[in-house]
Amino acid sequence: MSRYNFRETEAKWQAIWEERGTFRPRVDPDRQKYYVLEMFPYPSGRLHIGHARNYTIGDVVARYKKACGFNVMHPMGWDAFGLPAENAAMANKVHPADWTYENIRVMRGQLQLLGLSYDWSRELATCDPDYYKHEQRMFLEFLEAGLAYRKESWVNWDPVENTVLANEQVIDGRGWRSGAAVERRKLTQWFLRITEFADDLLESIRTLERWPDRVRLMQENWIGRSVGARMSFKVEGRDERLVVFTTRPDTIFGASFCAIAADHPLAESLARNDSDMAGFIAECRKLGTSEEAIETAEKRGYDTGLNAVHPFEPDRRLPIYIANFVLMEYGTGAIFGCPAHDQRDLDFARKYGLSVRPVLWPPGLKVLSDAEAEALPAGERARFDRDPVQTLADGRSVFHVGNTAYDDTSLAEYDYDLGDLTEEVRLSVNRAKDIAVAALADRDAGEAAITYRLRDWGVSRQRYWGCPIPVMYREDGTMVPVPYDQLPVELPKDIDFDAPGNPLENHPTWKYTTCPHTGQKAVRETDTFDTFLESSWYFARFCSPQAGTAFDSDAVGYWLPVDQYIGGIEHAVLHLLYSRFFMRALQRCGYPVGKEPFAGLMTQGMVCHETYQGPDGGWLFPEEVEHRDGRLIRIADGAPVTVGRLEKMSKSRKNVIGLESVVDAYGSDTGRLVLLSDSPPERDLEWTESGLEGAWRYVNRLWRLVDEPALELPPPGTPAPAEFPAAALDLRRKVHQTLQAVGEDFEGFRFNKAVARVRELSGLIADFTGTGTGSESAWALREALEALVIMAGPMMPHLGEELWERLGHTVLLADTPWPVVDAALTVEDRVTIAVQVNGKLRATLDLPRDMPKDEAEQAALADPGVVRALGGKAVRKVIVVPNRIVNVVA
RNA sequence: GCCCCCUUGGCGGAAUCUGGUAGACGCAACGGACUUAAAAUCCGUUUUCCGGAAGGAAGUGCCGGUUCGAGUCCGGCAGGGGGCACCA
Repeated sequence: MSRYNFRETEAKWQAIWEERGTFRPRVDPDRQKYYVLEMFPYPSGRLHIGHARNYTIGDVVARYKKACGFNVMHPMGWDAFGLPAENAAMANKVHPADWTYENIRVMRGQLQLLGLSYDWSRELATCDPDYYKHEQRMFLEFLEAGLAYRKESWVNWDPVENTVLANEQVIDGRGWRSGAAVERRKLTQWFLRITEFADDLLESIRTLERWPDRVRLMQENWIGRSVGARMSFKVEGRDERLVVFTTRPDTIFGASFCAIAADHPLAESLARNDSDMAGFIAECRKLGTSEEAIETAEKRGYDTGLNAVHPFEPDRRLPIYIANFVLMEYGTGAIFGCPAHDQRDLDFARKYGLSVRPVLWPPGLKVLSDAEAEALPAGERARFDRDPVQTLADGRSVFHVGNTAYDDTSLAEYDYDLGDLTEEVRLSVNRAKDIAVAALADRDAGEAAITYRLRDWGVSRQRYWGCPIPVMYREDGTMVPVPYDQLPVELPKDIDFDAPGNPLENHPTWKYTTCPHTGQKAVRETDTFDTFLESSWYFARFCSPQAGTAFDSDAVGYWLPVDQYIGGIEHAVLHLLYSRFFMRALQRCGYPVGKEPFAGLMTQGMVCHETYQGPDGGWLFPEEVEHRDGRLIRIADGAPVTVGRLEKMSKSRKNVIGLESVVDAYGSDTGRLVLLSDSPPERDLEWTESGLEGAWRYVNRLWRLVDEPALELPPPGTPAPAEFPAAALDLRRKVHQTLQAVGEDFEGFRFNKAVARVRELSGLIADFTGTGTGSESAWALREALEALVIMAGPMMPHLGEELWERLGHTVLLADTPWPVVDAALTVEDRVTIAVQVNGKLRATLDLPRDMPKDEAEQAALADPGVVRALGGKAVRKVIVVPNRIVNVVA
C-alpha cells in the first residue's frame, strides 16, 4: 500500500511554483482582477499553527479565484514597527531593527512551508525607509489640507515607561507592561481629523455589503451618531453663555441644574481664584478611566455659585456645577441636568437636593406631587424607587419619580405647551424634540446639532521604533514641516535603551537641526507615529511596491479595492476604520485611491487549545505532557497535570502548537485541512491531535484513490463516450453536483462543508472502483478523480499538484481552470419524496422528478405505511409540494 | 445600563438564507476482519426510550403562537458569548 510522501512532494511543488512565477500577476486590463489579502502580521517571533488559519483561508480563496479565471493578486508583508521590538531590545540588548528583520526571516520561511500562493516579489516591511518616506509625505499633505493638527489633550501616561499609552494598552487603570497606575496627563499631541469624515464613514457602511453585519454594527456604534440640539444658556451676571449639547431638548422644562466638565474652560477660569474648586478639579482628573473606576465612582459635583437662566422661563435659575461625570471630550463638555428623565442626573439631584420635575409620562396616568407621594404608606412609596409607574392599592395608575428616572421614549403625555407650536398632550417624543428645537431657535437660544462619539485620532507615540513625524520646532516656537525633498526623516541607528524614556529624545545629536527656511536652530519632533498609520495604506502599496511615488495610478486603479480581506475580529473598529479614513484623506489630497479599501471582509475565528498546568500552577506546553494509564502527567517527572479550559493559542498560556511540528510530522496540506474542515471559518476552532490524525488519514485515502485507480484510466483529454452505464452515470451526476456545490461553498467561505462534500464523493468513488468495468466506466472514473483533485487543490495544493501530475497532466493544477459543470447532470431524474400523515413521517417514495401532483398523491395514498398510519380514517386534505413532500391530513 | 449574536447526539458541526425526510461529513467510543503481535488499513454500530424483529414513541435550551407542517417564522423567558459605556 503506497503512502503519500509529503516531505518530498511539498518541497518539490513549492520550488516549481516559485521557479515558474505561477503567482506573480501583472496588471492586465483585459482580465478581471481579484485582490485577496490577509491582514499582515507583526513579526513578533514565530508563527504557531493558530496563525496559519488566516493565511490558509486566504490561500483557498486566492487559488479558487485563479481557477475561476481571475487575475489574482495575493501579496504578503510585515507590519514591522511596534513596541515589542523595543522591549526585546531592552531585554536582550539587540537592536529593534535586527530583532525585527530576523523575525521576518524566520516567519517568511514558515509561511513558505505552508505553500501559500503569495507573490513574494511584492513583499514589504513598514519599517523600511522606502516605505515610510511615503507616509511622511502623506502626513505633510494632510497637514496642508487641515487633516492633521496639533493640540493639547489629556492622555494616558505611564509614569514608569515615560510614554503615552493607547486606551487599549491600559488594563484596569494600569499600564499593560509596567503595571503602574496610569496617570492622566495633558500633552501636546498630533491628531488626524477622522471626525471630518464621521458622517461619510457612517453612511458608507451601508455600501459594504460583503462585510459581516457584526463588524458594520460595531463601526456604527463606534462612530456613535447622536442627533439632538446645542443650547446656549445665559449665565447670570456674566457676559459669556454656557453651551450644552442634549439629545433630549424636549425635557428642557424639567431642567434643574447645569453641569460642566472639570476640564471645561469656565471651570478652569473660576478655579484660578478658588483653591477649593481647584482641588476638586484635580481630584476629578485623578479619577481613573478604567471600567472598574467608572462603575464604582460616585457622582460628585462642586457648586460654582453661578446660575444659568432657563431659556423659556427667565425667572428660573439653574445652578451650575462642576461634575465628575461630564466629559470635556464629548459634545460641548457641558450638560443641562433633567433628573426626572435621566438616571445620572437623578442620582446627582438626589445627592445634592435638587428638584426633580417630570415633564412627560405615559398617557393616561395621574401624576403624584411630591406631597401626595409622601403621604403614601412607606412600602407603597418605596415602589417608586424601582419604577415611576405604579398601580396603587386603591387601584389608581399613577406616576411619580423616586430613584429611577423615566427615560422611555414611546408615546408620551407632556405637561408643557410651547405656545401655538404644540398640542399640549400626547405628542410623540420625536415630534416634541423638533418643536423644542424650533422654539429654542426662535429665542436664539439653540439649534439642531449632531454629535459623534468618534474622536480625532491621536497619533503621537513617545517611542523609538516607529515612523518619525516629519516636522521640527524652531527656537521661536514655530512648527516647521520638513520639506518634501528632505524626506525621509530616518530613524537614527545608534540609540541607547538603557536610559528611561524615548531614545529619540535622549539621542545626543539626532534631534538638532536647522530651519530650512530661516536657518534658525530647530529641534525635530521626537515622537513617532502610531503604528496603525502604516497598516492604513499598505494594501494600496502592494499594487506597486517598487513605485517611486507612493502609488502607481494604473496599478492602484486596476487592483484596488481589495476584493477579499481576511483577518481577526479584533480589528473590527481600529484598523478597519483607520484604513477607511486614510483612503478618504488620501483621496482628498489627490491620491488615486477610492474611498473604500476593502470590498469584502471575512473575520475568522481563533484557534484554541486545551491548557495544561503542573502541580505548581505553572503552564505547560502540550509537548511537555502525555497520557499514561488514563491520566495526564508531566513527562519530565510524572507529576499530575491539570487540564484547563480551552483558550486561544497564546505564548503566555503555552497552549501553542508549533507550525513546524505539524508540517514535519504530517505535512502542511494535512494541517491546512484541519484548519479548514473542523469548524466554519468565522467560528473558533479547537485544535486536537485526533483531528490532525483524521485529516492525515484522509490525505492518504485521497492519495491511494488516485495513485492506485481500480480501472486503467484513459489518457487525459480522451473525448467523452456517448453513453454511460447506469452506475457510471450515477457517479457522473454526483461529480457534477459536488463540483457545483463546492464552488458555491468556496464562494461563501463554507470550507467545512466543501470538505464534507469532497470526502463524501471520495467514498462514492472508492465504492465505484470496485464495480465499474469497460472504457465508459474508466472514462467516468477519470472524470471523477480529476474533479476530486481540482476541488481538493485550493485546500491541499501540494497533494493536488502531485496527483494532477500522476493523472498525466503537464499543465500545473494551479493553472488549470475550474471545470464547467454540466447542468444536465446536476439534476436528478428521480427524487425521494417524504410522505407525512398529519405532519409525521410515515414513508418515503422514490418517484420520477416533476411528477404531476395528483399522481404523487395517488402514489402516497397507496403506500402501505401510509395506509397503516391512516388506520381507515377519512382523508380530509392532501398537500403536495412537488419533488419534496406529500402531507396527508386525516 | 445600551446594542448585537448564539443555544441541534459524547464532541466539532450539517440542515436555518427560501418552513417540507433533523443529525450530512468528521472526531471519539464500541464490536468485528486482517496480523504471532502491534502499527497501518478495512467493515459494522453509535440521539433517547420500548421491541428479538418488523415497527412504534419522544426529540433541536424553556414556555407559548402562526401553519397541513417549525431546528428554521413571531412573542416571551433562561443560559452563554461579544461590542460599547459616566457619550448627555
